[in-house]
Formats: sequence, structure tokens, C-alpha cells
Amino acid sequence: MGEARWLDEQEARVWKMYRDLRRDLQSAQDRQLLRDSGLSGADYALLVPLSEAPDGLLRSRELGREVGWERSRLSHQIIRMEKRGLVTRESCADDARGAMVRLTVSGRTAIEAAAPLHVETVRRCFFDPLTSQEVDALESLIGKMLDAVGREQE
Amino acid sequence: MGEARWLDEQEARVWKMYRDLRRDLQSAQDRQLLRDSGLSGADYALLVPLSEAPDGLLRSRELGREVGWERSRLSHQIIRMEKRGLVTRESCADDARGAMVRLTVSGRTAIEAAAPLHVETVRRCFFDPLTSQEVDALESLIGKMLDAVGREQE
DNA sequence: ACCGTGTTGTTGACGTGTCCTCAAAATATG
DNA sequence: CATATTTTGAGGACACGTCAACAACACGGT
Repeated sequence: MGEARWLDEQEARVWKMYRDLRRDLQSAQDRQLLRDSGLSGADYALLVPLSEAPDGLLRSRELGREVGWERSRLSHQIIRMEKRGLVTRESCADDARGAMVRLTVSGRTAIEAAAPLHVETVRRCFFDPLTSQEVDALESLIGKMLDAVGREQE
Repeated sequence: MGEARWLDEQEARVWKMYRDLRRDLQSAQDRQLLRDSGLSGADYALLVPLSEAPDGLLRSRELGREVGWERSRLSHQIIRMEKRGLVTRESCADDARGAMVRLTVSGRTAIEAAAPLHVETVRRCFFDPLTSQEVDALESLIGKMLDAVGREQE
């Protein structure tokens, strides 16, 4: 392998800006969620697809697909949320391996209270500072990077 | 407070794309680092400013400022890295509260081996898919979002 | 029916990140 | 000088994420 291609000045700057945005945006949103609704980011991520499912009921595998998590991570998080009364676990009639996850009344109350405030925060930090043309451009940029990252994992 | 301003179709799509990129890019890079160099992302983040400091020596507070971490997180991580022999802790002559962090020979070897491979991965996932104009646009977009997130935390 | 293979979910170990508290030392204030 | 206040770092408790191992089940072909 030959000489490394280092980042030029602009690239190093943009790369640092991206990492700062990643860190600050995530922490700003997690803190807003916890402060205003008592939910963690992980709670919220699971509550959204559950609240959209019929009867607030989803098979664990499906839920995992919705959020793009590994099975282990999902299992740990569901157990934590069950302890806090946000969801319950039930066995699956169709497939004896499966586990069904059901949103509790308390869980639905929590997500419905949290969602508007959270969306407002996403707006303020992410979309409000951009023009409509800039959102178009951003979509195209992120799409290209997602393709590249996807190829990385093969 | 009135009706919530929900995200429109494009906004929801872009927001999800951003979160996917955040997740996949981070995990791709962390896995590449660990596989090729035996370092975690947290290790790498601290080793970079340490390797650039004179004598590989930095005061803990300065190191925290470089990477933008809280003191507690930094303290935990330094202790873990000391156990693995990447750094050592020394007392600070100027300020008896202070702690100095020094890169070990083994730590310098590790970061110097890891850096070229890591930069190459950043290139493949982040910069190679973009034209030079697109990098310009991205810098401007991220800048605006960083400003907005910064205002959030006041 | 049987066997091999893939899928689904759980579990334990470990590294990581945040919150909170504590103690020591430096610094500001009266 | 004496007393707050702030700064710095350590450390415990807890939530989170990944990995590897495991058990139970589904499904295909024979």
C-alpha cells in the first residue's frame, strides 16, 4: 500500500464539523426528550413504530426491521422498557420462536405527549436553518454517502 | 401552544436518511478501527490530539477541550486506556488539581498504524462520493445546522 | 420422519456515555 | 486574611450498544 491520501484543509474542517454536528445534535435531542417527556432516545425510537402499528402490537423481528437494530440490542431495550411499564411482551401464536411487543396505555400516553415537542426540536435544529433548495441538496448528498457506506459493509 | 408542525414527506425522508447515515457511518468506522488496529473510536479520538501534542503530553482539561467531551467521560476513558497501556497519568506541576496525560510508546505505535487506514475509510465513505462543489455545499449546510444546535443549548 | 441449516430471541460479559456527588485546589470577593 | 465560589478530576450508579454463545423453533431436502 502506497502513501496515504491525507485530508486537505477543507476536508479536515468539514469532517470535524460533521462529527461535531453528530455529537451535539444527538445530545441536544436526547436531553430535550428526557427533560420534557422522561423518555430516552432509544425509548422514543421504539415507541414510534409501535404507536403506528395496529393495536400497538408488533412482532419483535418487525420492530427490529423498522428501526434497523440488531436483535440483541432490541431485546435488551425491550426488557428495560418493560420494567418501566412502556411495553409488554407476549408470545407469538404463528411462530413459537417469536415474541410480540405491545404498547401499554402508559406507553401510548408517553409517546403522544413526547412527539410534538420532539418534532419541534428536530425542526429548530435541522430544517429551519435550511432553505427548501438546501434540503433538496442535502437529500442528494446524504443519499450518495449512504450508498458508499452500504458498499463498505459487504 | 398551537398545532404541531409535523414533518412533510420529504422532511421525514431526509430526517430518516440522516439518522441512518449517522448510525451506519459510525458503526462502519468503529468496526474498521477495531478490526484493523484494535482501537475503539473513543481511543482514536483521544490518541489523535495526544499524538499531535509536544512529547505526547496534554493536560486532561486541554484534552477534553480538544475533543469536546465532559470531564467525567474523559476521566473514565483515560482510566480504561491506561489499563490497556495506551497512556499514562501523571500529576501536574502547575496546578495540583490537574492531571497530565502522556502517550506511551505503545500508544504512539497504535495511532500511527491506525491513522492511514482510518483516513482511507473516511475518504471512501464520506468524501469520495461527493464532488468538490458538493463538499462546499455540505460545509455550508452543516455550518447552519451547527449554529442552530448551538443556540438550542443556551 | 430425519437431519442439516437458517432464523428468532435471550443472556452474560464487557466497553461506553451520562448523571450525580465528592474532594481538593484555585480563584474571586468581602 | 477569611470566606464563598468555581474549577478540576475521580468515582459510583445506571442506561446503552456490541459481541459471542446459546436454545428453541421453522423449513428445506432426502
